[in-house]
Amino acid sequence: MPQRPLRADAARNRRLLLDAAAGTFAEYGMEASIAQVAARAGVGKGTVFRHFASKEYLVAAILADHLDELAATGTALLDADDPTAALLEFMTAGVERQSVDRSFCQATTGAVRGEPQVRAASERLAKVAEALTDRARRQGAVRDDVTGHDVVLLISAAYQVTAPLQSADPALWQRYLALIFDGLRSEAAHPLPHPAPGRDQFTAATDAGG
Amino acid sequence: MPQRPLRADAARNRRLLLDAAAGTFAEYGMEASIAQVAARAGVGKGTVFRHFASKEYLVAAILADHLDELAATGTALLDADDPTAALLEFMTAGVERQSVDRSFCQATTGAVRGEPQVRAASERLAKVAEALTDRARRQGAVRDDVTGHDVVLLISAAYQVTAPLQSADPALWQRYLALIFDGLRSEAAHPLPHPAPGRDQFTAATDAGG
DNA sequence: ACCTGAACACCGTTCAAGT
DNA sequence: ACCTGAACACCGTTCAAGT
Repeated sequence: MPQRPLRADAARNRRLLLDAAAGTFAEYGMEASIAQVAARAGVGKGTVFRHFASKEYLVAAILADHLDELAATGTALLDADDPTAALLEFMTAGVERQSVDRSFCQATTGAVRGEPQVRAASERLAKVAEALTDRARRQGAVRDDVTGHDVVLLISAAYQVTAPLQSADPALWQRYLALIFDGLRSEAAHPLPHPAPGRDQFTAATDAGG
Repeated sequence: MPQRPLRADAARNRRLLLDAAAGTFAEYGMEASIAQVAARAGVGKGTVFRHFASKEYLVAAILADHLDELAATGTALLDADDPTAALLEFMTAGVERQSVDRSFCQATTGAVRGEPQVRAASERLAKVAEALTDRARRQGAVRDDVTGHDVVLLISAAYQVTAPLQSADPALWQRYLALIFDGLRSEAAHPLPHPAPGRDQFTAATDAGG
């Protein structure tokens, strides 16, 4: 469903907008204005809304890109020597990515996550996370009841804890990622009171027709 | 520094505003308008800004109240029979509180947390958390290197992970709270790569003069 | 088919006029 | 000393006019 291909100038503007928006939002967070983004891209404000239904959708498109980049990082780690270290490294990359992007954190929280684009990217990311988790699990280091979706969600958690203290201590997230990671280890595993979210949770509330 | 006491009508309006705002923001989140809050309180829009420097400060005042309520809950748990269960119950109460208040989560993330009022309440809450943690630690269930501040921050984390999936599965936070709590147990404790935040982190960037 | 910027609606914040 | 609502500035979004 990639419609028909965009006209050359439209495709170019779309790319310019995505790049400008990613830079602007990373620096100023989601409270940066559309006018600011349009100016940085060198297009009129109206063009933003021709390409993206709303500011939220624009953020969603960028978030989806970021998630796919992280998925690529994860895929590369699939043939690392130490599976457990690889899983930790994957999560570290994810948290680090957020720590240099003010909008990443805001977007992960917001309603944006409900957009099909973002859900699809989340799904791809969760698959990679699942593969990484599986390898670490086979090594005996990671508990049985943890899924790829869990890992993806906990990556957000590790950063969001420290977001408000970020300016005071930019590396604080390392502490909480380590604490959370210890919760994934088999040594401390206590039964979980609630089932993991599944494909359905991420895909819910859409696709009425088949 | 509670200035001189407010005039009777002003004190009454302030209370009406806090109540109206807490209700409105809990239901609609921080994107509810000031006009909406003022109408619910039965005062003019201008009155809101006479009492609170900005919308953010209003949210901060409410957040501080919520934190103090949670601190009270924690204090009550200090003489529970099972210290470890008490710590978990404390954290559960905190996450549950957020899950029924749309603005709580947003406020915890935002710059609001930097306000002196909120920092002071956080500090009080961290002290209670520290006492609860200490009891559980003496029982041998909780690792040595975890502080009250850690516990407070992880309470936010546990909920924020699931905020975007809240509508799909409102009880999902229970899973992540359990996972995170397992990370606090002594069984899985691996050395943490970064020191805990201290009083200074929460109090930073203010009080130039004494 | 796409771009543009003027126009619109909405909202946080200010302030002159009231009590 | 405090309240009020009209006025202001800003911003997301729309759309008629252009190419």
